[in-house]
Amino acid sequence: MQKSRCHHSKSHAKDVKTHKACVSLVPIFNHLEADQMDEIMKATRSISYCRGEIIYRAGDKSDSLYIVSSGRIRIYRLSESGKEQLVRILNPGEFTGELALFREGIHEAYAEAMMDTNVCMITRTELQEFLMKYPTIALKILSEFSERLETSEKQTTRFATETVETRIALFLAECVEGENQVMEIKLPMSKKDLASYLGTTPETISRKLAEMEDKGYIRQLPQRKIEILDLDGLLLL
Amino acid sequence: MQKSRCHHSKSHAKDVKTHKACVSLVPIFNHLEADQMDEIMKATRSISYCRGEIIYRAGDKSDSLYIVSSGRIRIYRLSESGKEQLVRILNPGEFTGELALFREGIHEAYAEAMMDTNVCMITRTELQEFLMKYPTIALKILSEFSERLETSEKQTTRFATETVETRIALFLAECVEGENQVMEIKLPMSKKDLASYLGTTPETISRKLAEMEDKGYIRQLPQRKIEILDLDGLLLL
DNA sequence: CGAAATCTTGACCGATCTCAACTTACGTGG
DNA sequence: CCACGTAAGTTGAGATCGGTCAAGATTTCG
Repeated sequence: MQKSRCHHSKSHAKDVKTHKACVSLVPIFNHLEADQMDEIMKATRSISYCRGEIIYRAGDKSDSLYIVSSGRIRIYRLSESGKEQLVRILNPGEFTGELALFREGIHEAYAEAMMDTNVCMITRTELQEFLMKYPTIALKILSEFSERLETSEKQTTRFATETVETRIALFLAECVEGENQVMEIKLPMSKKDLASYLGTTPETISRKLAEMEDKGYIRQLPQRKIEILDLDGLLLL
Repeated sequence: MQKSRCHHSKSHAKDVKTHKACVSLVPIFNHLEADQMDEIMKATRSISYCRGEIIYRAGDKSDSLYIVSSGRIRIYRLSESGKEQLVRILNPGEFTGELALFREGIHEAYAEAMMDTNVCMITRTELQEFLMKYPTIALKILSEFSERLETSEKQTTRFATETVETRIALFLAECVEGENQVMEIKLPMSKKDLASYLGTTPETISRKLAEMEDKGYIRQLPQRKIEILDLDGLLLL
């Protein structure tokens, strides 16, 4: 799967600006005082991965939190019978590795750089020290976890109860929401990945989107862009 | 849905023994010193619900953690299109309400007493005070959340990639695991609920179990008991 | 610019849902 | 503690959603 061996730059104090930019992006840290932030940044080291490289795989021991400072990371799982499902895509400022920080210390998922990517890492031990020292960070992480748990359970319920068509419609709806009045969205991933994310196949995605277009609910534009013409229509499919 | 109005016993210091038994059952608290435990119990109050009663519903404001001291609670969600999915069943010592404690403060799920049930409650404010005071509790909760998130994401992946048959087999496998050598399990819920939990219908559950029995993988006994005859056979269905 | 990956469309098939009728189990109240 | 009524479970027949395989068109990236 992974394409080329590429040299990691394991720099410890190489580019402090990058670390700062990165760490301060992260919601769980951005409420801290400047000096606390500095303290955290010192505990951080950065690593680069190139497109296609695996950052960790299921079964790997885990002892660090990874924060994306640039690039994108695909998080996916393999089911018991070996099929792949895309769990989420991490953009700069988002983090992963958190699950293993408080549990077994073993990853259950795979993380793969979708393009050349730089991450900041904090080890479990260091992070837990910060948590004990600044309990508000723990509250932030709890809040972040709740959010993610909520999302995950909602997703589970959708898989359990909704048709593929509805799942696609709900996905599109979530893409537009936030974008005020803008009824044009850019799919954040390939249709292949979208299929994996939504628990279906690329063929079905193609067909359903074509169907939605026929019915006049959406219009597909070049470059993964989609114009939503009738959101309500979509949602009561 | 709910059957009979029944009086809640909102006792504040009524039955301290019950509270203690209940609170000390909970993994997130059971590492505490006796005096800290007392402190928490004082912040607790207990409420009784009778069979079928709704404890909270989606949209309700939430400001408490509920710990089951006796009875059972069904947690379920309604999808966007109104279909119900069983998320989990809480037994004594387990808790719910945690999601809303660190987020919006609005429940996204429904909680219903499956039988006469008694819960201990702690308000958000009180809990957060304990968290700031005893950061190890936060670590415990983080650990619990990680666990649940892991479970939820695994579940999502199964829905996304496995057939109903495999999902049932995996469910049975998880029921036996832990039970050393004992190849007989008792389904923890009705087949109707199991269907809802696994994202299928009671009819399909019936048929698949019958099929597994035909093939000699399991044997269905009275009272929701199932004997697993060939676990490996089941799992490579 | 060209190879490789993604995407599209068609034909076909199978897993699972729906609806319906019937049987069984269980909680409630007398 | 038993009987009754309601809820749960079973089984069949039919319909359908969505997956698979295959071939071809299009895009992407080195």
